Amino acid sequence: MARNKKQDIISTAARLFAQHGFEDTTTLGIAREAGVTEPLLYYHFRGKDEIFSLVIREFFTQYREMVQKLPAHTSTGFEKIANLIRMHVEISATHPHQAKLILSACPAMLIRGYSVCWEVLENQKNLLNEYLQKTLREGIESGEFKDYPIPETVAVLRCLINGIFRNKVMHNPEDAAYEEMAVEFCKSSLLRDN
Amino acid sequence: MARNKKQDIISTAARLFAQHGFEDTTTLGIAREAGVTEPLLYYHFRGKDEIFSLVIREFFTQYREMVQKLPAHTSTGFEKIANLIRMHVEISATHPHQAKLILSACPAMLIRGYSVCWEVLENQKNLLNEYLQKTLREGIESGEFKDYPIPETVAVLRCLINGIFRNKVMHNPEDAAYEEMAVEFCKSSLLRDN
Amino acid sequence: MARNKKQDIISTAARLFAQHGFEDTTTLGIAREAGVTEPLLYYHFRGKDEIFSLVIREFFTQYREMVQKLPAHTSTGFEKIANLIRMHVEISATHPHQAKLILSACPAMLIRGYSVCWEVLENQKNLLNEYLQKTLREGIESGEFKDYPIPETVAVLRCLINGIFRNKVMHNPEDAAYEEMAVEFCKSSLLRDN
Amino acid sequence: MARNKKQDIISTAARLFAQHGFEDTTTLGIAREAGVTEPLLYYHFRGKDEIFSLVIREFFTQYREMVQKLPAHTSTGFEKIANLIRMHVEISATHPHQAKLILSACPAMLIRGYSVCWEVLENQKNLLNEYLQKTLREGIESGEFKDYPIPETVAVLRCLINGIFRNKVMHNPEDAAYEEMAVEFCKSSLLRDN
DNA sequence: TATGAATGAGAATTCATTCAT
DNA sequence: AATGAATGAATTCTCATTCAT
Repeated sequence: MARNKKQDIISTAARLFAQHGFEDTTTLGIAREAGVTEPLLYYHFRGKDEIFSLVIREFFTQYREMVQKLPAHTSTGFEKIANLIRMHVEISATHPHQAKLILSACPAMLIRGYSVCWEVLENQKNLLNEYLQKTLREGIESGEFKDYPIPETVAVLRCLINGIFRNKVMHNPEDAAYEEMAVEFCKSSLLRDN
Repeated sequence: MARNKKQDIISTAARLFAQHGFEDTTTLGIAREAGVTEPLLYYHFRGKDEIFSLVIREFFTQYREMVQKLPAHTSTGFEKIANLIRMHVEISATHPHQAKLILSACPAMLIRGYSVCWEVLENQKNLLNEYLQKTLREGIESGEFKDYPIPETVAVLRCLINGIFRNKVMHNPEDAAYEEMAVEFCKSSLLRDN
Repeated sequence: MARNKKQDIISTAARLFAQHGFEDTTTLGIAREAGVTEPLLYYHFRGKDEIFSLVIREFFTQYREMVQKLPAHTSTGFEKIANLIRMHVEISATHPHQAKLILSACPAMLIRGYSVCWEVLENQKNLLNEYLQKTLREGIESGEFKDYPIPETVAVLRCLINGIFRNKVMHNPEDAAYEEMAVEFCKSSLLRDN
Repeated sequence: MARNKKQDIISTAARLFAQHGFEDTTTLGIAREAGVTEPLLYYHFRGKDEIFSLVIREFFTQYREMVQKLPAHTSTGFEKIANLIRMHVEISATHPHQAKLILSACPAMLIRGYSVCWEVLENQKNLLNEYLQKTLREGIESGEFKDYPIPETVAVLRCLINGIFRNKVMHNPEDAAYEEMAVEFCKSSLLRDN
């Protein structure tokens, strides 16, 4: 635990930012919970902002890896899209803090002109765009998907996925498993024959 | 301009909260921009929190009215859903501040246990749920829509609409009009014959 | 109740000052509880200070009347001193608020150089001095009391009475009726034969 | 002077609280007079309240020590009571500030439900009670004192002592040395043979 | 690498008091 | 006699950040 204090600080900050947001997480709070003193924060990092940036980037890195680890070869092209949807639902359950951080703290910082957040949001957009573009292109070429215009369809799918992600994370997940309905919904639209 | 100072305060606060978020909007800032002195805020309102609540609620009231003013009688049932989608895209263009406020400041406050925000988010959910439920039920009964399970379909549509709304508001609206694609997408899924 | 608003203000202020002290009683609080608006306070009085002065003086007037109404003719001279002691114990029970005001709020204001309080405390001192001086002088002349030096004895008796008064008012009156012991105590000291 | 800033703050606060009371002593005032900046108060203490508590408790500790240092062995039992009376007169001369603080600021805070003050007042009561109880019991057993009921006599003596203490502290000590009269007064009452 | 002490800059809030009517 | 609206002047407290060691 006391091995790497620098990492301790980041982990603690990550948790606190996720639990209380940026403003309500104080440098003193981070220091205390990490078992260090405040000046050490300033020895290791340039300031609160930098810590926040690092935390955000770390989370995004994990997120990107999850997306990139999705199976590249599936029985059908549509399965890839279904996987993407299911993955987001899963993250909302397994990484609620991180998800909340990106979905709540990030937009709040965006409004204040925080470049890291803008950057992360942009990256997430691009990441999904690439994944979806490739999948759609291949599916259309193979005749599996209808011949929808790709950029627009990608945008729609992205909105849907992000919408589901946010809904799962922010709302108490009372409204039961509608994710398979989402999968079905996309299938109806995308597949040529159904 | 100096007619009703109370309203001036609310309007100014609304703008500032939307532009800079809750934390970065100071009571002094609101007062200055509204052309009044700080203590007047405390004469008219209980504090910063109350002002924020009022602003949020006011915006939500406008939003609800817009949804409720959507035409109740349309040529097809699906048209109602298309209208709902288009309405959100429109709001993102005509009321960017308000939209940003609800989409950014609200989630940020949620994380801090702010009941107004929770309340508004819940209300928005219920508002859309009602609208969509009714539309779907009628469409299914009339045979226009496929016989999807209503609660799940409602949830999916809500996520899609919110996703589009957020995407339009938060991202620079570079990626052109994909909203008609979204309409098309829903049509493909929902309509029995297409 | 709404007959004489000016008097309502004083009564309300009296109660609030006694309950919460000078600082924690706000002009708005007085106005609200008296069922009037703040500016009316300033129409009738010069300010919070004046109200406080009036209240204090009113209470002291009542107090003086009580002292002056003590029976002038008693079987023995000592009885007058016993009466004075008992009267203070009685006030502490019948007028706890007023007593608290004079014993708590007044000293607190004294420290801040408040002339009314100084005045009232001085007056109370003189009032008791006169009463005791006269009683002692007569008792000594008649041979009932020992030939103690009057000013010093007066001072001691005054301290004792005020001490009892304060103790009764401020402490929860758990420690039972020691007042008759006080009477006995004085009797032992003062009376020539016992 | 600038050696131990924490102690400087307490000393300064003590003086200011005694001179101007709780409300009229501001944190900024304390800081300025102590030659430090305001936030330092909040680094060392939790807030104004805590500083006040510490000051009050520190004074009471001194007071208790003085009482406890009174000679345990005296030629007569009554001498102990005389010592207690004289000690209070002495304190009023040597520690006017501290005495004023406990006699003025404390009651004022009591009315506002300040537990420290209640605690200190209660402790002072118990301290005197113990001292007086022991002295009286021994004196009665040895036949030096009359066989008065102890609790009541203790209460009376306590009231007298506190009354003298307060009178000495609050009033300009014009009325000369009546303390020996008080001693005499008690002696007359308490001693079996005089 | 680490810290105890310290601070500049502000933030929200309160309150006695006044002005215009 | 009465008030709704308004304010000047404080006041307590917080926080990111730095300095000396």
